[in-house]
Amino acid sequence: MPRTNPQRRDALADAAIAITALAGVGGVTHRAVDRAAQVPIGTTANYFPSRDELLSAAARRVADVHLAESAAATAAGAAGAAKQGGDVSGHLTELLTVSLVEAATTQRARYLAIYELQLEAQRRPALAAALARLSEAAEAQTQAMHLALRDAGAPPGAVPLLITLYGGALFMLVTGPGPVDTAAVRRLVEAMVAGARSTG
Amino acid sequence: MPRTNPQRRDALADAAIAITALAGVGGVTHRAVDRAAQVPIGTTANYFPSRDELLSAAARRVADVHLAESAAATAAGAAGAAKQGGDVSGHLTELLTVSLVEAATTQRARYLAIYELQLEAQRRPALAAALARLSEAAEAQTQAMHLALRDAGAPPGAVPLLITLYGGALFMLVTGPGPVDTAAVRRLVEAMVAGARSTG
DNA sequence: CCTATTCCACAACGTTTGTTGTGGCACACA
DNA sequence: TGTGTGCCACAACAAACGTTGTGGAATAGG
Repeated sequence: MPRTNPQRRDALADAAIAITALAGVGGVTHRAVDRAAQVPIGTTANYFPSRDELLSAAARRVADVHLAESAAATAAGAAGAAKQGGDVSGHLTELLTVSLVEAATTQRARYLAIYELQLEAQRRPALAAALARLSEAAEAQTQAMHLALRDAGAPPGAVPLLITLYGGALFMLVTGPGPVDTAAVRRLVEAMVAGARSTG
Repeated sequence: MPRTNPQRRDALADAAIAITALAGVGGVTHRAVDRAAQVPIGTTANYFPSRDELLSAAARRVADVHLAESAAATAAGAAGAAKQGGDVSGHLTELLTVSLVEAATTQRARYLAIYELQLEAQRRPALAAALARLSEAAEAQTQAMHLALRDAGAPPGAVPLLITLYGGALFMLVTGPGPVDTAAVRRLVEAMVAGARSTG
């Protein structure tokens, strides 16, 4: 039976996420998590008896944290949009640009972990299920996108299209070489928004 | 000292690629490659004494194969464009659409392997160097893009931008859930091309 | 036919892995 | 104070890992 100290569970899952970003999914072992979390060897194995549960726990944890943070960011963005008034399309561009740059710099480690887990999920159904919650986060965050694009006269299919473009650009920026240039990202976002709006 | 039978080397590297796509980078071990290639245990360890060399060999091999195939595809595409005459932009859209659908269906396993290797390359410099040759392939294949976009009056920065969008969309299609819909991919490509052309 | 070099199959090493079992600590309840 | 009832630290196991070394087969040159 899995143990149920919630704080310990989260701390161990956080350590597993850090290892995933640093050493890849292959580096996530019970003992490695024990060492990273500075707990006695055997602790992680008690909380997550199998490796499948360990990786799924890391996925759930990363989804939880990401959901919480992105909800806060979306609220802040919505507040900024309401204060700014017009130019919804321009504001959307700025929102996506900031979001991409942040993801590729400040939160790069987290996204690397997510991509590692996503690839591993191709052959671990439990992991895939745990990781599916991240899609909900994306949909919640794109509520603002819906409104902005509709006000800008974009066709209804534009939002999922823009989400795909955004997700792809995110991967390229996070895994690509070299530093991230904000101006280049803005041009990229402008092209994405313009392309999504042009869809008929 | 590494052994030098070229055919054996390629066959072992091909087996390593297949394992990477099927079981992930973590599944690529000397013994696993031996089993997959149906050679006596120890053979792979003789050809690639360390794991770093084994993974790098897989990366070089996948780059070689991809380079050869994409060169052939580009030649065929260029021939089609010359025969078709006008409507370079429409032809570019069709070219990218076919390329994306093929990548996400027929060649899905290869791209999964490439993404696995790309993430592992974040912490293996030798792998990163071996994988860098894939960028050359991308540049060679986009020679047609340059011409088509220039003829369509796009700004000079449009090509790298389109490459980024294309690469990102590729990842989303390959790793995403569900089957690939050609019509949806075409809409995606149309948005990408339109967005790239709109850049100023 | 003899020799030397190249190539390969296999054994062996110490280490690390996933997983399970066991014993003891601490705290709640009577 | 006595007694359970979670919770956890640790030991132990077989299996698989990366890596290195060794002996033999095959082949080419003289």
